[in-house]
Amino acid sequence: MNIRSLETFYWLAKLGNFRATGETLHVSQPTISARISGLEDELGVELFDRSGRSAVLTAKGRELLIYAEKILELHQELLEKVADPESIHGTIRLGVAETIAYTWLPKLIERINETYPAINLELDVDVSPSLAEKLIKREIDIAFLIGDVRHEGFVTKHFCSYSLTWVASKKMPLPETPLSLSSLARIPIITYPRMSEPHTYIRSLIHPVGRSIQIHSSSSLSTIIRMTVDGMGVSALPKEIVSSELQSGRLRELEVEANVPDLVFNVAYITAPGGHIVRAIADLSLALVASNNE
Amino acid sequence: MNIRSLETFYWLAKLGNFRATGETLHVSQPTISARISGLEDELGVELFDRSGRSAVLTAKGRELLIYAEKILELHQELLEKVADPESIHGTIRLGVAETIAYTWLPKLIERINETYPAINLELDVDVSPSLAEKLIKREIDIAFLIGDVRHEGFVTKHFCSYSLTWVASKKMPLPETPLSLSSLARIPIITYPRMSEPHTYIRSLIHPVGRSIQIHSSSSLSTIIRMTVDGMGVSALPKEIVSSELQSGRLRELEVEANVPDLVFNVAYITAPGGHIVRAIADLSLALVASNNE
DNA sequence: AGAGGTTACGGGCAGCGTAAGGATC
DNA sequence: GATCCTTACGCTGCCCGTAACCTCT
Repeated sequence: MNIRSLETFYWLAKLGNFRATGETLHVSQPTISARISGLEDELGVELFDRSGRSAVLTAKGRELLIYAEKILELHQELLEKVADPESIHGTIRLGVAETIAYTWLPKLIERINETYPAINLELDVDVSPSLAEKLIKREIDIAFLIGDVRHEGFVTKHFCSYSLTWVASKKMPLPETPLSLSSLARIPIITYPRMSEPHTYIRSLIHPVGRSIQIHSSSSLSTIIRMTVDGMGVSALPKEIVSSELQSGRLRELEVEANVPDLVFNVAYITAPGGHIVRAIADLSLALVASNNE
Repeated sequence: MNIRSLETFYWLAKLGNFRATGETLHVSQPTISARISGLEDELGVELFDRSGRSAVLTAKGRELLIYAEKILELHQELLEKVADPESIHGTIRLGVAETIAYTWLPKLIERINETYPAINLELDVDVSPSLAEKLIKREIDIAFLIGDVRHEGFVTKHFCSYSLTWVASKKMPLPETPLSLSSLARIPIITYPRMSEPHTYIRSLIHPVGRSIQIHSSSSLSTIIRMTVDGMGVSALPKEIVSSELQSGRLRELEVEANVPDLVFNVAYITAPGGHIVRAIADLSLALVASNNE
């Protein structure tokens, strides 16, 4: 019997689904079948009832789960206590919203590689709602995204916030400064995708003033920047994202009567036995932003 | 990381000797080296200081030992609780004194095979002192022998007792009956080896009476029986051993003025994580004699 | 020289992924 | 038919034992 089998058993017990368990553990679904049936052979006992739609623990399986949880917890604690961080290996899949990819990500990766050189990182840059979905489906291990992941077994912690600044191309003609809300309504606005917080807020902001609002939205931050630089409209973005464009003069800050609320990013991850590396990396990332804010 | 590595680590921590650990776990010594260095590589930490005569735990090693013990205990409990006895497999080495081999052993083996059909039994019939040595050197797992095994980590429990009966060949001429001690002293006595309990007792019994005692000793029970049947002397043996010889008339019981104390057999085994099968088999054997005495 | 551990090497087996084959709704 | 799991199969890599090689007394 090995720890891996017990971990597989644990996840299958939690998820009730061989395929999902395989994805969680980065292995194929038949591998899960093999591991579980291997465990059942070894113990000479049926652990799951596979007759229904999802795999359900048998009585013996429930008994085993108690032990599996204890052993996995001890194993995790053991690794934290006695293992050298440099030798901890494995693959961690990071889900990152584009804004984070533009700002913290390089430093974060550098820091992770310093602390855990044997860890293999897989990146997945996507929009926040997709990241939340993927996290729940266990296709990624940690997500840096906007919004909470309210789901059993997941933890969400505040990561960082960005205040949004209105920016426009230098060549863009503007009626006055500071820009009034009604003037803003007559200019095309480029922003985050529909259903995102900034998009919704901006729409509600302008709605009372003008009827025909022109809002371009893109899920790609670089596209938003490019379109803004090209003078297709104005946009509200974190200053950190467009620092080089502001410095080179390709973009300029606008004063607008109304501010858009901050963009709040959280870090979300699974809490489960075997996930101690995940938690450690989440802690590392939180420590990174904390030290940078000093 | 697997349970096997932790078990290996545990035993090496206890024994401080790679070779002894290998014997305990039925594997070669280089295998122990490989397992331990594998564990050390995995954790990126030195677990043992090999500079001295025996391997000694490092600080990290001592930390690991705490976890290893807990995990192994849980693993053992897990197997007892959820595993089907029929599927428990492994190799158990039984050390058996000849008297037991003649009496309980067939029933015992039958019973073990019924209860744990997947268990592989290795037999070692030897004299009790050798069995005790082998047990301590972990060359066998359970011993059925005369005398205690007083050693840390071992348990000794009473197994069964035999009252010794004086027997002689039918054709053997005897002066009187019941036989007086002084008459007995003039007849050659065949018995257990020097330093064994019966031998010592018989010698002390006869010493005050006659000077030139003739005591033949053999560590082989069948040889003692054979010599007695051939009329080379009388012997004190458990009745159970010579029941067929008594029934066929090749031997007859003697009444002798002095009785020899009972031959007391114990079962001794290791108490350690991973040894739950050993304990279960010891319990099984005790239950067997208990049920037979009802 | 002898006891104790590591390294080297060849062989066997376990474990993996791909792909095909049931079973159940 | 779609979803989900098992079986079949070839492959890789790990783990074991034998044997030779260090190292320290």
